Amino acid sequence: MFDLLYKKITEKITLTEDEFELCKPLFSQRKLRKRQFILQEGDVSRYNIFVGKGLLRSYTIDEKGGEHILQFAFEGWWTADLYSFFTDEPSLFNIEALEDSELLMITRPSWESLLNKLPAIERYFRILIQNSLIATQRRLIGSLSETAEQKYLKFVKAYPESIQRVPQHMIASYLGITRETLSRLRRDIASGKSFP
Amino acid sequence: MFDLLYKKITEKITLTEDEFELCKPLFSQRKLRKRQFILQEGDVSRYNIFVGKGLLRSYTIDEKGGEHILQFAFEGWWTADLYSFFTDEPSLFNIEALEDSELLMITRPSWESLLNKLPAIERYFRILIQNSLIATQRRLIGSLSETAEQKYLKFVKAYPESIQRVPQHMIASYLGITRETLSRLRRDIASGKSFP
DNA sequence: ACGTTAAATGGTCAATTGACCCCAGCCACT
DNA sequence: AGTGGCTGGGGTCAATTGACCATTTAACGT
Repeated sequence: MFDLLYKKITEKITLTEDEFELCKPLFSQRKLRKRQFILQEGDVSRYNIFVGKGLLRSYTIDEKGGEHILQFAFEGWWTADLYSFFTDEPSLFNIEALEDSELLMITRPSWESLLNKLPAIERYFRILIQNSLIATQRRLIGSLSETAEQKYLKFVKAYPESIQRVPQHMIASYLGITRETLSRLRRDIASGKSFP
Repeated sequence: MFDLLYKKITEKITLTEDEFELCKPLFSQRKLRKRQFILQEGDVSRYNIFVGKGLLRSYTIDEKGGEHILQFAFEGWWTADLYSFFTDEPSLFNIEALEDSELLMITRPSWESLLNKLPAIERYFRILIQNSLIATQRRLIGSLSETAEQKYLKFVKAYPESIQRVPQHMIASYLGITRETLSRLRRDIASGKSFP
């Protein structure tokens, strides 16, 4: 699992293996069973979480009980309720395993000590967050301007493995449509009646 | 204008006035008339832009000619097409002045040299981008889960001055609804027929 | 002051989508 | 093997909203 983390970090910054060895003791490891929660709404998000194996989703529940998915975190991805992680305010999000998963987790004090020890890591997280901001902005502007079908096709193209690994009704709630609407638009696509 | 920039930076990090003096020569200044563009879709976003005075909007145009606003940048705010700024790829966004505006602008090479000269600035931008990511995530999950009315009331509460400074039809396109729908829901709110 | 443009309001109509519901197949657990 | 839960598909119906349109009001430029 640390191999994947090292690989992901060195895709973006220069970090020696010796420097990386300094990082390792700051992480705890955790295994999650499918459907197990690592964070629940109302609790504080005490960890920044790296997915070594498996798949997590981060979602809110609205006043009518509907679920709205902010993120699927595949292998190599980070996830947390960032606001809660940095402010110790109660989390808005639940984070749940969609598959048996293995995680690396770092608390905020450890994370800050890491940034002090290795300033290059500050740069790594800035790049990470920056890329996440760009992607989130793109998704937001897409949700304002695209048809549900365009959104679905884009999602499937960006994350082809999600078709096998993520239930359709969760894809629907990531896209902001009901599962019935997604079923209908998949039928239209399959029958050639689509106009994307 | 540099006073406002210094104030904004020192809200987040420690920076001496001597250190700030090192920053100033890296910025160019620009005045914009109302309706003037500082970036057009298809061009490269060569500057990261700080709004000293005035108001900008960042928006895309969809295939039917509809406008979708990603951001209003009030005084003290930064704006750019971040993806384009960092990759030199053509911008997806237009950035236009809603009022006569005064801007501080920094190119990417200057910005990188600034980060090398003053590593604390890397931290400032990470915090800035992090807060922007948190806000964008909140807005995205809101656009999936909230009624248009909830979105409008939240917007007005967060940015009360926008009522005087931003046309209603632009607020509509920031919220992802038509100007007709916004007009109707404002009527319902004013007449007490609303159910937020 | 006047003419033009921009902005806001609001009516009508149709289409899309959510909500509700049912069914069939698959999977996990006992 | 049996049962319950999960997942996906799809029908029906009603409501919300977009699109189109017209009118009024406000702002801007000469």
